[in-house]
Amino acid sequence: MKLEITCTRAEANHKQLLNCMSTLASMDINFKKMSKLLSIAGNEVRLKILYLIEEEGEMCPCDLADILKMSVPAISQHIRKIKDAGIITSRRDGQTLYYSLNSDETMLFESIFKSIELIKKIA
Amino acid sequence: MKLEITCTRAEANHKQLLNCMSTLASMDINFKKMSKLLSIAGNEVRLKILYLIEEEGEMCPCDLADILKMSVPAISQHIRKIKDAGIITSRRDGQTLYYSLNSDETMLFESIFKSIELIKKIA
DNA sequence: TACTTCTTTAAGCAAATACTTAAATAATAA
DNA sequence: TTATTATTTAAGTATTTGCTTAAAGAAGTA
Repeated sequence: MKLEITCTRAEANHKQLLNCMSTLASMDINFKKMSKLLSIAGNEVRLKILYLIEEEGEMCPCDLADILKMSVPAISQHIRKIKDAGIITSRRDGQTLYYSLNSDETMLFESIFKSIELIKKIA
Repeated sequence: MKLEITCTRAEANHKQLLNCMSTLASMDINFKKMSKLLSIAGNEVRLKILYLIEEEGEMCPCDLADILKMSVPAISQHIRKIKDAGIITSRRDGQTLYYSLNSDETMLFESIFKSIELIKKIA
């Protein structure tokens, strides 16, 4: 790993910078994975979809479209992104597909939803 | 609030749908605010910037550019987004601007970073 | 004053995003 | 089989994003 330190400030603690770099390097995959998850949740529609799925246990695209007053294809494409990120899985019952949270990812989203409801209480 | 329920499935519990809609409506501002926060953190570069600021207490654009091996303007523009979202504030020391987390927003990010480090441990 | 350093801002552009409409699957019912 | 319903996929498009380079502020130094 080649290092190019351009900052010439006297205060710049180069050891600290090198330390930060190696820490980040060792966690690079985690930052990739986490920023991907957060970018999925960082859309108002998708955050609501995730909240509804978490609250209700499972949800179908049709009901989500009704609740969020959006077109079914728009919902379906959001669901696809969430599913591709490995956050939800589907179960088929006849014509209907029910989506639910994967247990691996529930923890983070629960803490996010807790924050949302905290805002609600304070406001 | 006019409701248009297009789903004709026998299983569709309309009372449940109405309930979901009113819950979301009462929390609409929270979803806006939270999805905004998550979209800020949902970028690998910004997530690393936030992590570094949280770990080190404060950070200047110059050092962040060095650590992340990116141009200073690119970093500055990311910082602007984070600052505009009200997540960080700046303190000037001579020519250098030091950015630090606002205490209002630390809780959510701490839980996110805890999740990141958890991934680290498991992996 | 002029010069350097740290930082932000502006303009330009390629890529990604989030919708729309239309078409294609998949399962059920007549 | 045909028709209906739930869902996905594809193509098109306007907007947003994240960088680049160049220019402009802001503060310290000679």
